[in-house]
Amino acid sequence: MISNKCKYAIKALVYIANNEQDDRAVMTADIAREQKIPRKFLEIILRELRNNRILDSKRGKDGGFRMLRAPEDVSLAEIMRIIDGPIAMLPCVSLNYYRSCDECEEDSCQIKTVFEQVRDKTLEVLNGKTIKSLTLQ
Amino acid sequence: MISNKCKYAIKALVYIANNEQDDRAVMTADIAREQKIPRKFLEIILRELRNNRILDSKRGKDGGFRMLRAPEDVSLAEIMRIIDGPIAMLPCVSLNYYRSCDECEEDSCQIKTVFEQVRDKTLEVLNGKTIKSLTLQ
DNA sequence: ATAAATACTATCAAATAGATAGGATTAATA
DNA sequence: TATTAATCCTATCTATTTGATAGTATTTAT
Repeated sequence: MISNKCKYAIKALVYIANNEQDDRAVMTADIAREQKIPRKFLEIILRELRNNRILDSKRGKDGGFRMLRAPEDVSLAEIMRIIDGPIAMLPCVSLNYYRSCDECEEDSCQIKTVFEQVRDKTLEVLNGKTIKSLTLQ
Repeated sequence: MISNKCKYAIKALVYIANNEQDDRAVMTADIAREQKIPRKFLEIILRELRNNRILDSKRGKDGGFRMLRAPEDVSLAEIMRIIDGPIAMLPCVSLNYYRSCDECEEDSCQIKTVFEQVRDKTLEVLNGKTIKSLTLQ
């Protein structure tokens, strides 16, 4: 399961990609209202995406958020890693958040291979899907 | 991520399938020692697998656990659902633990389709892998 | 100056993860 | 029938994560 936070992040990014214009950033309050995301929680999420250089922000009146990187270059896998961490089902098969298992020797681990397969199939989908591919056009 | 509990469950089942014999059930203490699983925690797991009719248990001296169903008929997907619940990444695309999203209309949800694809690819692997396929022969 | 936006810090409640402890019950066998 | 050795059951505990909320500080357009 991905967290609500991660689901909100994806929806917010798609909303921003759909609604940003050259002269206007997209405001937290609009995203929160339209996507039914708790506003203060959304603030935290958007700031986190900003800190990870997915979004750009502008403070003050007429402020808001816009995509820093092109929507077609931002994959779901990347967003999920920022918000939720590892995508793999076991730490010992994670590409970006690898941690060894305490209790098993990895060379002889029976279950590692299965979860490597799951990881690869999952990433085939999540690397291939971008924010752009989820927008209206 | 799957829980430690779930990883322990899979390892315990593979160990039981590898070590059970007609005249001998496999004891919790042996599994715990060989697979480095906390013993009291393992007890809870094995009882849960027994209550879900994956394992059979025998109490008292010379007691222990053995497979109730054939190892080749028990998929990883099934074990993971028993121990951790849903396999899908979103409640609204779960086959066995469906829950609707509060905040979005599903017909027009942009992200549902992606996570249906992830679910299907994941289940291709996890339905296909059985306890038997993880044993020594 | 004012209004309106994000940024930041602190805090909180509920659920989940990951166990541990201790006693009750069952069954083989000497 | 007493002993031993196993599972069964109930209760409890701690730490972490999840999912937020509140309040204030800072920035910026007008």
